[in-house]
Amino acid sequence: MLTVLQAVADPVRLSLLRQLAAAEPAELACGTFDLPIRKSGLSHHFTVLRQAGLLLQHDDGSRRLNRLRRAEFDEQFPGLLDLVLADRPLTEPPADELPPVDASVTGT
Amino acid sequence: MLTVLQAVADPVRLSLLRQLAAAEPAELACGTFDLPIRKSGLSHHFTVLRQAGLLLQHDDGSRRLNRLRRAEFDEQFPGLLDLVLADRPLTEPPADELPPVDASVTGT
DNA sequence: TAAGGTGTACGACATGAATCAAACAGATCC
DNA sequence: GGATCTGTTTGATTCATGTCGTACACCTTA
Repeated sequence: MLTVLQAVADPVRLSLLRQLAAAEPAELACGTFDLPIRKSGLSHHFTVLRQAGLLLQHDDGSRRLNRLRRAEFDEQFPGLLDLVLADRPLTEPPADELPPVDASVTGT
Repeated sequence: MLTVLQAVADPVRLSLLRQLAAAEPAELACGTFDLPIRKSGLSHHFTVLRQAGLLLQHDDGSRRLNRLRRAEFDEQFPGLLDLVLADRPLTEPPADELPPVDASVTGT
């Protein structure tokens, strides 16, 4: 649970998941992702996602293909994948201030 | 989005959210949480959650009461709160190995 | 066999995050 | 006013993690 949340709470891995989902049902080789990091870093992120149970890998010749574990994902964490895949505005929460917050009466 | 995921992907904050949800509709003062960290650390976590838009705070005398922003939470990230609040087994993903994984034929 | 391509393993580094301790500010109460 | 309670702020420390570079292993193709 925590593992999954932590796995998902990273911009690179978020992008990986989205590209994987967009390519479904096709499987993507590790080298086919469009990301600004090196191969070794990418490999690390794949390991994290795999250990979190979010994707499966299997070898195809010299390449390694990746596939989302969508079924398990949806079963164990219903709604989370859709959330992750939806590109929501990354900046909505305007609730940064604390002093001016008082809803004891207004109830807002 | 990333902000929210990162805010939620922490054991202490996860616990805070759960305790807040369990106490609803009552509001909890910062000092009423059962957690193995100091006040200053707790204050930090509250700031993170608040900035992520996940809770509201308002002062009540010398105390500061906290309340889940459940409505906004559910609206912007449907399902996520329920996921977070459900105490799932924190260790299910047995997919740590990569070499033995080959589903090209079996389709498992 | 040799060469090229694909991905991993390992070591090193930098950055960010969580934590604590101590000091501080406000509010309440005696 | 003085003491106490509650929570924040600041600085320092520790720790985790994301990144890179290099070297390595495996497969494929010529």
